[in-house]
Amino acid sequence: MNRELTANDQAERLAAELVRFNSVFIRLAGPAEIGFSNLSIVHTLHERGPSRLSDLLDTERIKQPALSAAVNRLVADGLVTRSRDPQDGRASILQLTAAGEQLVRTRQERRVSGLQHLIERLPQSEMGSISSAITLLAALMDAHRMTEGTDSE
Amino acid sequence: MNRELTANDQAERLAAELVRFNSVFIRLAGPAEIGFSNLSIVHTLHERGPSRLSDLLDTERIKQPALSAAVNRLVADGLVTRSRDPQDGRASILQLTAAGEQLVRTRQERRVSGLQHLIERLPQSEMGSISSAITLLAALMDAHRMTEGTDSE
DNA sequence: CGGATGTCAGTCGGACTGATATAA
DNA sequence: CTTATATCAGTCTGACTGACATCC
Repeated sequence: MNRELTANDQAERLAAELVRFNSVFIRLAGPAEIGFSNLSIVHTLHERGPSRLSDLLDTERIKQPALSAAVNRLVADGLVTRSRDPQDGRASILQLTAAGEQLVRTRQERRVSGLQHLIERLPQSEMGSISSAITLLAALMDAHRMTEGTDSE
Repeated sequence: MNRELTANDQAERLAAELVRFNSVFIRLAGPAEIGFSNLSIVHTLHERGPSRLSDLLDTERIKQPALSAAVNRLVADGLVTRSRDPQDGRASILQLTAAGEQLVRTRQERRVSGLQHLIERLPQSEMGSISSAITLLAALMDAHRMTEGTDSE
C-alpha cells in the first residue's frame, strides 16, 4: 500500500507540475491570430488529413452550427478548402491549404525553439530525463487511447 | 555537434508529445462551467492570494474593462469577493471565496484522478520515469523564470 | 418518409477600443 | 495637473438553441 500512496502522490505532483508548466508551454507558440476553436480545427485537420464537418464534431468542443461558421471563416482566411464529396452529396470534404499547413508548422517551430531555449538552461543532471519524459508522455497517451470509449462521455 | 542535433531533436519530440498529451490533459478537469478567462482569474487568485485588478492584468490575457467585467461575474457567482483597499482608495482587493477555492480544488482533484487512471495503465517500465518527469518539468519552469524579462514581451 | 449532414436565424456571453470618473 | 485605477458605452467575434433544407 506504500505503492498506492506513492502512485497517488505522483499523480498529484505530476498534475500540479503539468498545470504550471502548461501555462508557460501554451504561450510558446505565440499569439494565435485566429481564435482557439479555429486553431483547434486547423490542428485536427493537420493530424487527420481531409475530413468532413461531422468528423470534426467529435473532437472539437463546439456544435454543428458553430463549427460550420468556424470553417467558413477558415476558408475565407485561406487556411482550409471545402469541396463536395462526390460519393455523398450531403458531405463536405475539408482540407488544409498550404497556408493552413504552414500555420501549424510555424507554431510548432516556435514551440520547439522556445523549448530548446529552456532545455539549454537545464542543469546537466536533467538532460537525461528528457527522453524518458518523451516516452512517458507517449505511454500516457497510449494508456488514454485504451480507456477511450469505456469512459462516460 | 552531435549533441546539438540531439538537443534540437529532443525539443522537437518533446514539443510534439506535449501538444498531443495536452489535448487529453486539459480535458481531465472536465468542462469549465465558467469561461476560460474566468477560470484563469480564479486560478491566478488561488496561486497568488488576494490581489488587485491591475495585478491580474499582467498575467491574464485580457484588457482592463474585460477583466473588470469578468470579476463582476465571478463576484455574482460567489467565487470572488471585492473589498476596497483602506490604504489606497483607488484599488480593489480581490480574493477567492471558499467556493472559489473549492472550484480550483475540485478541478485539480479531477486531473489527479484522471492522471492516476492513466498511470495505473502504464507499463511497469515507465513507472520510474514519472518522478524524473516531475523534476524535469520543475526544472524547465525554473529555466523559464530565469529567462523572464529578458525576452521581448 | 426517416436518418444523417449541413445551414439559417435569433440570442447571448464575453472580448475589444475609446472615453470617462475618482483617488494618489 | 498627471498618473494610476477602475468603469461605462458601443461594437464585434464566436458560441448556443431551434428550425430548416438537402441528400441517401
